[in-house]
Amino acid sequence: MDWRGVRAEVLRRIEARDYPPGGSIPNEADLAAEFGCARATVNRALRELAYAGRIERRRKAGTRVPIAPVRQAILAIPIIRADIAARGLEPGYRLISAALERPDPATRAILEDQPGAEPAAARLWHVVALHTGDGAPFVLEDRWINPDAVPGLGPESFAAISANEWLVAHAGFSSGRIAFGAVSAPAATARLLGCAPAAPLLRLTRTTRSGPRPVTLVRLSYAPGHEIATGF
Amino acid sequence: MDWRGVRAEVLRRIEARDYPPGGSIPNEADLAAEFGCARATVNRALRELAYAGRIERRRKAGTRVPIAPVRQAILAIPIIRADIAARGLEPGYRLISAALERPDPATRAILEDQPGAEPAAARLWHVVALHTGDGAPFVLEDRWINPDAVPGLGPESFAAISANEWLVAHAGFSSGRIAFGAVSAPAATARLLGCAPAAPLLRLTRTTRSGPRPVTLVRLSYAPGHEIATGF
DNA sequence: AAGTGGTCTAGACCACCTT
DNA sequence: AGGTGGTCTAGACCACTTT
Repeated sequence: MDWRGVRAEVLRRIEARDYPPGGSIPNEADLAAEFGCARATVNRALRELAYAGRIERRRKAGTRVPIAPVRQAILAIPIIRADIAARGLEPGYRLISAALERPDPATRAILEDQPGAEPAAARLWHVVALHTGDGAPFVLEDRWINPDAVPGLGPESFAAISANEWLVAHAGFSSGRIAFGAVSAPAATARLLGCAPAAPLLRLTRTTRSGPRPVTLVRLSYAPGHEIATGF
Repeated sequence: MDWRGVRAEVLRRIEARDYPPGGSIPNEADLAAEFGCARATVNRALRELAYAGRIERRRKAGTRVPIAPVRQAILAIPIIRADIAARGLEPGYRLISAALERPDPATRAILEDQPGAEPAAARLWHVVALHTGDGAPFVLEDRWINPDAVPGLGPESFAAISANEWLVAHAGFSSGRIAFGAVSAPAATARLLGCAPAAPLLRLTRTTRSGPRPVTLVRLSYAPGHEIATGF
């Protein structure tokens, strides 16, 4: 049996309650013997299940079925134009504004909200752009970029292509944070998205850093009704 | 070098643009020789990077650094009471209503929106409950449950504990879908959450099925300002 | 102290895909 | 046709954690 087979069988037993919530699973050696495969194969299968949150593993203590599984939603966050294209729409991009500005304290706080973060520059690039699908507003991108992290960045960078694509192509990045929330559409946002003022919008906030250096903070306000989904 | 070391070094080279976007990475055998480890170790490291979306792997074509990486946000969706407790608040649960009802067509459509799905029962349990943290509204749970999938379910099941906990304890489940969106608080919801009517709320919709059988559809409306976040 | 998962190795075969 | 990643094996040693 290959590791997918082992995974499927163990998952079946979990769902059939042969391995009930709170209960233990046989150790790797026993399962390997039962399935007639190497322990490494069982290890691979159980590692995948643990990664998916279906089992919990601890050395010596063994492997258990969690009573209250922490579900994980793995959301794919594609490049916006690819996201639009994947829905069968023609992607469009319109730059609304791009300027060096002093960020408000809240923005700066979020951007530098990392252990051991370097301070960002005093003035940051503030880029606002609208992404459209077949001409209709899709998502409003409100982005702050730390010029210290991306030398060679200028207004011309945002004219034709998304700042995100420029950054991906020209800047290194490592890690950051993604958060989902809901906001009431401000008047200016509502105008650009073509929706009613105060309409509820799904907002995705993403920070990116390169080592200790803040690179960019982007807030995406999706047109009303938009959902971000995944299987699990 | 162990697999974490290989992963770290390859990631460093990607971020240092030694392996530029769109470029190729040496094959596993070469990397193994360079790092002085077994190919399986390199394979493990590269598999993890591929899982994180940082590289793309194809047989024969080799391994490449994607030009437009599809970021993955791995969101942990814990049991609500654990979520509340993790924030240092005292979890509370108040059942608002529980009854067998005919679902509206939209609800039924979402519940059965699976390839090869069985139809759900004509009447479904409709459970509305409010979760609180230190007495303050935290999230409103609006749930539909297919009685065919959960024999032995009754009003007493929801009195003291969350329907979600009951289901986890008594029903098998396999897979489903999670979606994030934003909604305007209906009057009844606003009253329960103690917010203004039409306030923007983050809403999480989750469907669960057991094989081809729809089990439950739950809509969580979070109190205003709530965010769901993750590192990546 | 002992059991369990975590990882590494060296080799092997295979499936897949590009050329 | 041939190169590349995907996987399996049998064995080994180690790290961690509970007893």
